[in-house]
Amino acid sequence: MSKLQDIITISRKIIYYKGYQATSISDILEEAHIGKGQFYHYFSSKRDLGLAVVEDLVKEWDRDVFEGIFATDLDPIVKLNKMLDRTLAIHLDEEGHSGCPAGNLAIEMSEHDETFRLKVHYIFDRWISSIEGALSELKMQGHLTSDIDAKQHARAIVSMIEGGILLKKSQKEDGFLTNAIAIIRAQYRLS
Amino acid sequence: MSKLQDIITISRKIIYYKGYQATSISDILEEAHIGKGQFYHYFSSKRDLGLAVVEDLVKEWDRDVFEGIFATDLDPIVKLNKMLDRTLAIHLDEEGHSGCPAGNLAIEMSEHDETFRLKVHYIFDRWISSIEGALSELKMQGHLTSDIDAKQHARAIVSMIEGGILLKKSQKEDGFLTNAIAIIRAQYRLS
Amino acid sequence: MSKLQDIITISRKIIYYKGYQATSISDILEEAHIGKGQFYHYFSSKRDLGLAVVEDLVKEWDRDVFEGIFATDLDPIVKLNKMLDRTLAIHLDEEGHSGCPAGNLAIEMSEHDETFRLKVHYIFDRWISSIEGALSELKMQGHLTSDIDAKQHARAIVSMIEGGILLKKSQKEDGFLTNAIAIIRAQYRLS
Amino acid sequence: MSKLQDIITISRKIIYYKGYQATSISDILEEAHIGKGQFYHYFSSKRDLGLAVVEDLVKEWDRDVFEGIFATDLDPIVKLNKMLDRTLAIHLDEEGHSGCPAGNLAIEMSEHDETFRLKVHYIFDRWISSIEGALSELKMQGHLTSDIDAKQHARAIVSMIEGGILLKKSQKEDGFLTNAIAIIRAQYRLS
DNA sequence: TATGAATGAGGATTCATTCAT
DNA sequence: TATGAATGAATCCTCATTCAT
Repeated sequence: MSKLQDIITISRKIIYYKGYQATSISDILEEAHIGKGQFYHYFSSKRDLGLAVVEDLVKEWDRDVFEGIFATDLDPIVKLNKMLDRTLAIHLDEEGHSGCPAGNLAIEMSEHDETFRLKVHYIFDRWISSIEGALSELKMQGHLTSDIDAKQHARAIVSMIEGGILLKKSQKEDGFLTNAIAIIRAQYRLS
Repeated sequence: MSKLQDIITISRKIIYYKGYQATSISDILEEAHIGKGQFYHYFSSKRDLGLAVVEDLVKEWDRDVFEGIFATDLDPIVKLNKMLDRTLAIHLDEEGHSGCPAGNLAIEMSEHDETFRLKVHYIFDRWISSIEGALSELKMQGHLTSDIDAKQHARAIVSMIEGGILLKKSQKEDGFLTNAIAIIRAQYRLS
Repeated sequence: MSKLQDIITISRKIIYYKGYQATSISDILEEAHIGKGQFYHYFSSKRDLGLAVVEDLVKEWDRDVFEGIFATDLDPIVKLNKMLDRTLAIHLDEEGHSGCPAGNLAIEMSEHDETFRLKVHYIFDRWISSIEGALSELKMQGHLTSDIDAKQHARAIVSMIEGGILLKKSQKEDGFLTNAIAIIRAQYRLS
Repeated sequence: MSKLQDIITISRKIIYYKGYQATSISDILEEAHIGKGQFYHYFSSKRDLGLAVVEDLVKEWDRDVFEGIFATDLDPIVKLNKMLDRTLAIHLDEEGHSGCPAGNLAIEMSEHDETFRLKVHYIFDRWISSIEGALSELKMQGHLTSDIDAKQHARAIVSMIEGGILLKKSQKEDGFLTNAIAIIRAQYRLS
C-alpha cells in the first residue's frame, strides 16, 4: 500500500472516531508515524486531507455498494438484502460504534464547507437512486403493489437507516439499527 | 430574561449552527456582548456552558413536547400530529437548516463525553417512550392492529425523523423531512 | 508607557534592525518579555503590528518634523537646517546603522502590501511638500533664484538624503550621508 | 544557456521582485521547473544561490557598465550619458518597478550577511569610482570648474540615482527618477 | 459582578535541507 | 545528474483559562 493511501486510511479511522474538526494533524502524524513535512508533502492542508478521506469513502461506496451490489444483475431482493447485510455488518462490528461515516460528516461539515457537502451528497444520492431502481424492479415483478412511489420509499429507507445509526450511537443500543432494518425487510417483504 | 439565560440562548444558536467544537468562547462573547470575566462568572468552562446548552434543550423538550403535548389528555392521534407539526415547523423554518440540535450533538459528542451523551440520550429516550405510549393508546382504541410492537414502531418513527433531518441537511432538500413525516402519518393513519 | 506602546516601540527597533519579514513574533515576545497570548491580545496579526509600527513612525514624523519644524514660523533656512541636523543626528547615532526606517520599509514592503506602501508614501509626500514650501519661501525672500522649480528640488533633496542613507548602510561609511547633506547645504546656501 | 545559469536568471527575477528572504526555494523550483535534487546539485544552500545571484548582478555590471561604458575611450560626457540612459531604460521598463536590484539587497542583507554586503559594496564602489574618473576627465577638459571634488560628486550622483529609484518605488511615480537624472545632467552640463 | 490583561499549550502550516533511489 | 520522499525546527496564530483590579 502506498504511503499516501496509508495516511488516508489511518486518517479515515481517526476522523471517523473523533470527527474532522476534533482530529488534529498531530493525531494523524502520531498514528501514522510520519513527520509534519511528509504529511504536507502529500496534502496541502488539513482540508485537503479531509477531502481525500471523503473521496476515499466515496470510492469505497462506488466499489462495494454501487458496482458491487446494485450494478450487478442480481435479483432486486438480493440486492437490497445484500445492502442491508453490509450495513449491519459494518455497524455491528466492534469498530462501527461511531455512527455513519458519511452521516457524521454530513452533520459536521455540510454547513461549513460546500465541497465536503457535495461529496457526501453524492453518496446519499447514488444510494437512494440505487434503492429506487431496485424498488422499481420489484414493482415490475409484481412483488410490490404498483401504487408505491419508488423514490419516496427509497428516501424513507435511507432515512430510517441513517436515523437508526444515529440513535444507535447516542443510545448505545444496537437495537435501533437492527430494528430499523428489520422493519424495512418486513415492509418490502425482503426476507 | 437573565444574563445567564441570555448567554445560554445565544450560545445555543451558535453551537447549533457551528457545532460545539467549532464554536469558540470568543464567538459567544462577541455575539453576547460580554467580557471574559462575565462568562467565567456564569460558567466554569466551555464544557460547562455546553452542558448548560444541552440542559436548556432538554428543558425545552420537557416543556414543549413531553409536558406540552404527550402529558396532556389529548387524543393520541392529536398528540402525534402535534409532535410532527412541531418538528416540521422547526425544521422548515429559515433558522432550521442546521439539522436536529439533539442529533447533531449526539453525533459530535457521544463518543467524547459521556455526560453530553446522557443528556441527549434522555431526550431521545423520553421522545420514544412518549410515542410508544401514544401508539399503545391507539392500539387500545383499535386504531392500530393489536399485533404491532409499540416500542419498535416508536423507535422507527424517531429514526425516520432523525434520518430525514440529517438527509435534509446534507441534500439540501426539504423533501427528505416532509416525505418522512408524510410516510409516518400514512403508516399510522394520523391524517 | 502603556504595554501596547511598549510592544510597538520594541518591535520598531527590531523591525528597523532586522527588517519586517525577517522579524519573527518570537523575536518580539522575547525582547518584550511577553507571551503569545498577550501579543495577540493587542494585535490581530503580525501585519497588524507591522502597520502599527509604521503608524508610530508616521506619528513621530508628524510630530517631530512636520509640526516640530516645518509648521513653525521659523526662517525657512533654519527649518531646512533643523531637518538636516535631525537626519544627521539620527543616522550618525550608534543605533542608526540600519538605514532609513521609512526607506527600508518602502523597499521591503511596497510591492507586497499596498497599505504599508501608502503609509510610507505619506511620510515621503509630506516631507517633500514641506521642503518644497521652505524652498518657495526662500525664493520669495530672494535667497534663491526665481527660476528654480521648488517641487523638483524638494524631490532631489529627499532623493539625495535617502540615497545617501542607503549607501551609508551598504558601504559602511558615514561620508555618504554627511557628503549628501553638505552638498545640499552648499547648493541652497543653507550654511 | 546552461541549466545553472537558467536557475540563476530565474531566481534573480524572483528575488528582485519578492526580496531574498521572502523568496522560497519552492518559488524557484516551481518557476524553473526543476526538482529539489537538481537545485541542491547546483547550490549547496539558499544562501549559496543568493550569493550566485548577486555575483550574476556583479558580472552584469562589470560587463555592461564598467567594461561596456566606463572602460572604453569614449568621451566622459558620452560615458556618463550612456550610464544614465541605461539606468533610465532599466527602471522605466515594465519589469523595473521593484527598485534597484543592488539597492534592495543592500537594504535587506547588509546587516545580516557580510558576504552579501561586500558584493553589493563592490558594485557601488566601482560605480562611484567610474563616475569619479569621468568627472576627473571632465575637469581636465575644462568642462567642469577645477575646484570640484570629483569623489564627492560621484557619490552624490549615485546617491541621487539610488534615492530616486527608492522614491519611485514607494511613491509610484517615474518622475522621481527622471527628475533626479535630469538634475544630474543639468548640474554637470551633460546634455 | 464585571473587565480585559495575561498565560501558555496546542494548532495548522512553511521551509530549508537531507537522503534513498 | 536528477527525483521527490522525508525530516524537523520554526512560524504565525487560536483558544480555553486564570488573574489582578
